[in-house]
Amino acid sequence: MPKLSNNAIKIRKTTIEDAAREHFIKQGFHATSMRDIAKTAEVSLGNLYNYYATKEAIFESIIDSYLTVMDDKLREIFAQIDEPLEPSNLRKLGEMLGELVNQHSDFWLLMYIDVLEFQNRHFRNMFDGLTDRFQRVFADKFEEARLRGDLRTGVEPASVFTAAYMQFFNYFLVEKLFGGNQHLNLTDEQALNSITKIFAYGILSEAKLAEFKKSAING
Amino acid sequence: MPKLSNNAIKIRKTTIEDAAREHFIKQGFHATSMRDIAKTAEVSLGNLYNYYATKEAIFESIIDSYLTVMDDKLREIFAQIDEPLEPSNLRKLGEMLGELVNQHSDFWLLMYIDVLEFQNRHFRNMFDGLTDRFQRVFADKFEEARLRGDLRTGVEPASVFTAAYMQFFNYFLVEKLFGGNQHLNLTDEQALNSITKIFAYGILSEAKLAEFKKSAING
DNA sequence: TAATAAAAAACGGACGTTCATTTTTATTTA
DNA sequence: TAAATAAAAATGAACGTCCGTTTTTTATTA
Repeated sequence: MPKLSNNAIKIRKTTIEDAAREHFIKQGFHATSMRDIAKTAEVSLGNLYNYYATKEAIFESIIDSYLTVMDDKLREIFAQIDEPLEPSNLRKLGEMLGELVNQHSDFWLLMYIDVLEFQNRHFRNMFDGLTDRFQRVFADKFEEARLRGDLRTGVEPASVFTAAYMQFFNYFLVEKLFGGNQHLNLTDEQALNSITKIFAYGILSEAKLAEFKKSAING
Repeated sequence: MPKLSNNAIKIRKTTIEDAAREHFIKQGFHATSMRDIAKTAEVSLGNLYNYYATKEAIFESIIDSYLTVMDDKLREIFAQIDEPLEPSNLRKLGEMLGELVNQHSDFWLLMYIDVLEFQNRHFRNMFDGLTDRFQRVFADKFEEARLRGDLRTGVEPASVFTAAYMQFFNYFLVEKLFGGNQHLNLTDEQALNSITKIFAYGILSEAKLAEFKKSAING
């Protein structure tokens, strides 16, 4: 048998990785056996080793390809945000992050596997420097907003954008993976609106706000 | 040898569970062997089965005792919050949640283990009905704040309190377990202040706010 | 001494990985 | 065009090790 074409190899690897991912996200890495993977992929046990040196290599390959997919997805999302700190855009961000979480919850489960079973070895840079990355993406927009006077004094655009990103993100993760079951007592639509409003103008009434501003916290 | 006293049994079980937890949070459940646990606890392999029927029983016992500890800790925290939606109290909430996360990060790792390796069997109710629980704890305070007119119209006290709780919580979890490394580009102190301010009065300037209020989102 | 705890040995099975063997198929040859 | 070839792919049994758990043996002490 002559050597398989690169494309044929890619197809076989995809089949194997799909099977492996299915088991990993259901049971974790160590509880998944090579026999499980072989059976689901409809491939012999030994043949797995023609494509991967070890079980961990399968895990790493899954993560590598997923990381580039997610990078593209995030880029797509940011491309649709033209005024990152405008309420309607913030809400749209939340909406798109919700779809991202729901459509690719596997990815985040893999991240938890990595934290638990590999001491976060493969996802180490997921959140490190997150604000810097947003700063790089939206530097111009943030500066324009500042010049226009859109923001209250003291507000760090990149930091609050990251905070909003994390809040949306975490909301959908809890709903999808941690049995949240509408943990804010709101529908997803209402939650998006509520979080957007919080970031836009907070929760205090005008009267209470005036009182608060006279008091302490100004770090 | 006569039967051990209940207290002696409790001490031995604690030793075993401490050893088991140490391994579980480092490698996950399935990657931890009974031999690992026995060695760390300085107990023979067979003797483990005089105290626990199975490996999973050790895991469950750890979770059970931790759940009551965390319940107490949270109760302590809420006892110190007399005006849940007041900025200074919100900040104090965040501060205390930060300590909770940092001092008991094991607990949250166990939760991730449960999500991954047990389909969230033991932590199922962690976030489900979270808002309802806060509503029950702070019902009177929320009503008083409403009567005083502290809050903007449309703000659901329990929902926004939960949102703040989740934001603080997630901030410290990312920092502690996911390599956040000051992911908001702020120190913990600054992050607490920033998040508190967002919840108090949002990020928009007065001018921008007026413009926004004329526009769409009012769900 | 009698009951209990602790330790040690043993069990069957499953693990990740290897490897000798068989099957497959694009290319070469007739 | 059809058969032969040869190299690669696929297979599944086998390897040594480790697994969770059970059983047996030994140590401890009221």
